Amino acid sequence: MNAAPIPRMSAEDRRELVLHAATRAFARGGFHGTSTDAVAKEAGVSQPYVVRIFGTKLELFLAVFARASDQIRTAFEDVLAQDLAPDEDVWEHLGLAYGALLTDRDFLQVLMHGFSAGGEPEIGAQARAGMGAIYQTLMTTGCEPDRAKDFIAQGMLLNVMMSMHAPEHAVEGDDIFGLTTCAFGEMLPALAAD
Amino acid sequence: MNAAPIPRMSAEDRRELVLHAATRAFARGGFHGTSTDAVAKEAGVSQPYVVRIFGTKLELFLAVFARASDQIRTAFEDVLAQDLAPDEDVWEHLGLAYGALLTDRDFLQVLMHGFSAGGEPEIGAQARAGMGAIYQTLMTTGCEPDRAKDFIAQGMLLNVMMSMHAPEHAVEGDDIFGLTTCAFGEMLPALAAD
DNA sequence: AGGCTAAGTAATCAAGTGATAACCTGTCAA
DNA sequence: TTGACAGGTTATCACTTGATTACTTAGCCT
Repeated sequence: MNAAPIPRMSAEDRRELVLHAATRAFARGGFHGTSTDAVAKEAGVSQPYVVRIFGTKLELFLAVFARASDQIRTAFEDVLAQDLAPDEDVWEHLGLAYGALLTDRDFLQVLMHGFSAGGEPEIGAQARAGMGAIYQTLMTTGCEPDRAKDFIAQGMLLNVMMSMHAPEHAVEGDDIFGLTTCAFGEMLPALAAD
Repeated sequence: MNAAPIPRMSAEDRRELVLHAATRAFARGGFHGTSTDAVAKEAGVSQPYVVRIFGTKLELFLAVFARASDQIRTAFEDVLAQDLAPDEDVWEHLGLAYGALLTDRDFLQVLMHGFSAGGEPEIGAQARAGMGAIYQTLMTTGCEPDRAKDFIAQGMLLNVMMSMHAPEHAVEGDDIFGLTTCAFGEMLPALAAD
């Protein structure tokens, strides 16, 4: 008459699992809008355990943010690592890579929330560091600062539009519709189905 | 031996005062990160009074957001209302207007927080409406959607950089420094002193 | 076998929060 | 003068939330 055997995990595996769950949870509500209990429920674990793993909610968020920011930088690095035909445009490839990340949604949302929460000094510092790393990665193309800036600006617009759930609410006739179609282009259908 | 005479105000004036105070408060912490008590303290008024004026914290935030979003749209409309010499670039003027708003800081921060808090359905809806109105205003120039989109994208980058307090932390040598100088250009000094 | 370490939970807490209710008090009209 | 409305506060509440403590139990080593 035993209850279901309770699965155990190595601390490292569990930490990873909670980190992923926290990414999903924070993506929805941001730092202030997400409780450690919400993260715990998402991870299928008790609330005190998630704070014990990470110390404080802030440190948990910083870990999640660092992960997300690394993910994006790495995606760009991967694109830049493959040498492409001389007639191909690097920036188009980078844009496509970003578009692929958009479908994941969580990483970009977390990134966005981290930026907005820059009022929290530690978060602001890490946000600047993360953005700096991404910028430097883009600059390894040897481009002018303006080029990298414009690329990032496009990305920020997409982030913002995602944050306000523009793709799911893309209705012809709405004031914002033209902007949504123009900003997302061909990837709109993939995001609208979300 | 009377205490200081307690100043009275018309409800409308007081509402306006609280609205401004709330703008400052929400600009710092966003919707979830700012308590009604913080708003009350900023306004020099009791906490129950601010919720009585606006009903709920959410409605207060929506009012603040609407104000901010209107402010920006109006600033653009003002630029477009004045007809300028044929050799002048409208977009440059619009950019300057946006730069002027940046020094206020609060409006843009609130806007940013509203975008990020799009997970809250009512906030998301109002964010899309606000952005839509701004987009439509820009489109009255008769430009292509891409032109307006690019302009907004630059604005979003500036918003994000402001949110992470990049101007105040612009230190030569930091990874992000090149991006900060490039994005803000000549208005950097005015913002760094903040 | 037996005990020790590490994974994980239940119980609990103090502080903060949004909201409600009840009360107070200028000011103005009749 | 009086009364009543409008501006505003104090007191209070139910609930959430991040964090701490103490306890339980699985699995490995000898």
